[in-house]
Amino acid sequence: MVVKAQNHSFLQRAIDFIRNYNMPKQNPIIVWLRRDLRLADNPVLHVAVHSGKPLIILYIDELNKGRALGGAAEVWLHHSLTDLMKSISDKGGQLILRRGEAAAIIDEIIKETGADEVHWNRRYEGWAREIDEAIKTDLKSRALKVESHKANLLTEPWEVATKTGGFYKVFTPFWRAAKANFTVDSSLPAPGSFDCVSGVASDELNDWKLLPTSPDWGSKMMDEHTPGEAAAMARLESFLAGPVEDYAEQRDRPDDETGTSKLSPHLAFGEISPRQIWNETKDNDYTSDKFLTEIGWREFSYTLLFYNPNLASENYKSDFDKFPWDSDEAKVEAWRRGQTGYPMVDAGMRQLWQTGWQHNRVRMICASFLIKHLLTDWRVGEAWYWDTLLEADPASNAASWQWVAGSGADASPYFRIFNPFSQGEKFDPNGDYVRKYIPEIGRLPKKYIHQPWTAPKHVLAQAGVELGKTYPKPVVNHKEAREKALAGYKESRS
DNA sequence: TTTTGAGTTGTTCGA
DNA sequence: GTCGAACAACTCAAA
Repeated sequence: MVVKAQNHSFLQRAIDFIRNYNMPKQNPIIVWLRRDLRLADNPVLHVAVHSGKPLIILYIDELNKGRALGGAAEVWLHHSLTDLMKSISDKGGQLILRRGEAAAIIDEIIKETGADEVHWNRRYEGWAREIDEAIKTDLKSRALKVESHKANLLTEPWEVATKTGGFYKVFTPFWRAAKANFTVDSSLPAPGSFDCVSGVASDELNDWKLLPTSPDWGSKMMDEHTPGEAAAMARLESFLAGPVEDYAEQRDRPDDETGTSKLSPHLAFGEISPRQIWNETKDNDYTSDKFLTEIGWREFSYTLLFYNPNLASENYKSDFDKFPWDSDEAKVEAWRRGQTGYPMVDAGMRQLWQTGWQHNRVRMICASFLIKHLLTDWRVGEAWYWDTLLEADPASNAASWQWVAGSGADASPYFRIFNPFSQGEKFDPNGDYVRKYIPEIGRLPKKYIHQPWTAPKHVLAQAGVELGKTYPKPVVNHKEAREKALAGYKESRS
């Protein structure tokens, strides 16, 4: 048994030891938290606290199991865990941090403490389900109690099925059936206090080194985001206090970020549950179907991931396996860094790189550009977003990239190729969004801000812009790229 | 089994 | 400047 060095007298330590281990009121219960870093509306915590047993609240960094978190997501995780540790200790408990293989760690803690129950909230990635299933089988074979709980989706993937028993492959009937099917229960309150087993060894979060040091790009990201449960709820409430009413139109305006909820990283780390979002939105008597439909898309993406564990690595539609990708690494790198010469794309990619978040409308423009203008395999883009987005959601990221590529379920038709400058003119009409992230062309009049290459020489000179020097010329010609993409899609279908 | 209607987010062309 | 059609068939879901 590992006991942390503390300033307790020998007697006190002996009393603690006896109280905790020799004559326990009951055997402890292990609560394994994963991407459900919240106290409120958390079924696994609720069940465990109400069992009356002493708790061991555990978070495991599973290291190289599954897909390693991207850099931005690690920053978020650090702050989210910090916040959660504080709120648990404020209520008299402790969050135990461990690093390594989950099965071994859980086993070790069971041996040390005599815990006879393990609970967790379900997760849906293939690799994670395999781990969870193996642990469940093993513990059950040893007559220990194991329970998984529904917490992070409104509908489990197996709860919504077509008449023939399969999963839905088209969003609209999926969401219609899901809504007809489910009753959303009230959100659970946060536990009032925690009675945790003391003396269980825990890592120090700082030793996990989730934060970047030189350069410290992470703290700049945190200027625009506040991880944690309280901040998540505050963001939802401020969104519901106004912006939700104009969501259907305003969500398309990257020049006004208040138009979207920006809940994605909070949701991805489980700082807020879809049920809380659903209930709060309904409670406030808002009828924003459009906003709740986005929760529906998240549900749909998780269903796709559940039934297609390789959603992030394989074309959902296999006829895309023969698509003639023809990308140029230098141009892909220009895309990553926001140097394509198309202001709307560049502003978006710089926003992503600098802030760890990107506006939804811009995600489509940037993804379409990489795939259809640069003829790059969508997996290249998926990997970049996985690394740079704070949220790095395994389902939404993969499903959405496939959607844009046309290889996914219910996907965008292949001939839908976003025009990067007309999208800019439509959704950033004054160029404010572009100017925010591309100051070097900020003095261009709005007439040319989305197409600097069409500006007369004297206009460019007056704005201090020298194309090819202070800001790139377009890396590809829009019309030619579009025709090439259409030809490529045609070819892959023949 | 066959049929029928529907399907997140767009662009371009020509009247 | 505005508007409808074409893009090109295909898959899905339900009757």
